[in-house]
Amino acid sequence: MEDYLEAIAVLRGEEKVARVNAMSRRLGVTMPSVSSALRKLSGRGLVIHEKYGYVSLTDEGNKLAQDVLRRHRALARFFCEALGVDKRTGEEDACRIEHVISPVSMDRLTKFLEFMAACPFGETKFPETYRYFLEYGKVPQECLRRAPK
Amino acid sequence: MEDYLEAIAVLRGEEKVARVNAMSRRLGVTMPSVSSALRKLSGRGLVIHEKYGYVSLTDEGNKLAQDVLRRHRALARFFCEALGVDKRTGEEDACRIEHVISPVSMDRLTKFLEFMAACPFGETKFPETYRYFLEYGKVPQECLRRAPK
DNA sequence: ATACTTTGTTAGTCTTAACTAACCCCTGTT
DNA sequence: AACAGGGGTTAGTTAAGACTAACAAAGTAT
Repeated sequence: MEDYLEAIAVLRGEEKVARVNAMSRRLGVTMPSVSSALRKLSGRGLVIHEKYGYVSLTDEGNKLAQDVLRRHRALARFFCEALGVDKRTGEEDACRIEHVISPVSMDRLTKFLEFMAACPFGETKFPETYRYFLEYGKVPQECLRRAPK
Repeated sequence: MEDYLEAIAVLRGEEKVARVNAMSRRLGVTMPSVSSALRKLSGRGLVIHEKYGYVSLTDEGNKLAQDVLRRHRALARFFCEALGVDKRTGEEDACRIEHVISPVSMDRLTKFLEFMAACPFGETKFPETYRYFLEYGKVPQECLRRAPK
């Protein structure tokens, strides 16, 4: 269900309005699936959906959607920017993991991204040395020189 | 289903044999759920299970189980050792994520762990400076000194 | 040997979330 | 004004995967 909320939020951002058809294409499910999901979600007071009309979020639904989006973006950034996974795959993994990761781990992952950005070493060297490692299977010389144990 | 394979492999490692009852306790499901899963899995040629007897894995089932275990262990290490998540939560997240993460991202995560272990800087400073960041919300002085931009 | 307890199984139900098929609503065209 | 076609809905099915209740087998103790 989180996927549906997320899709509504994204579509409203991208195209001003969310429609059943657009949602079904974006999520890769059929329109009846969207219809039935929307019925459930509006039953829980998370979306507003008058028949044959546009779909929007209640305040509560929007809060949930933004939360999912926040998780999604952090995960995608982690996979793509930190680990060097291709954008497509990183997005897909974010999509699946955003629903199952615990708040604690999510918090730590977010902090890891902040750390990467905040630590000058991390910022300038972390992804790079890691990329080198990925490419050549060993740590770069400079890394060995820096801390020769 | 992967959870069931994993449980069999672990139980056989820990207690020599896997029984329905032990599996149900370990997985937090009822015995009928285990029974039904085993029927399905032996239908797919992944487990061997004579009625009222022990449960074991075929070669193919074992290969799958080991693969899940490999993912599980890497994820748990990542959360606990790299991100500093508590053991319990890290295990739980590993349990859920192991089923949905892509091979590509899994590979990169594994390589990240190797990188951490291989890079002297990473080994001696990465988790530590990150822990400092977690605790105090800023990077340690030494980190700033090292690369004053 | 018989009765009790633990372990497993079977049968049947529920929930969730997807699907197809078939039928509505709306709008633009002619 | 009729109607074609795309967007939307409803009804009914299916497949997983869990559950409870009730029964069956095995193991243990008297």
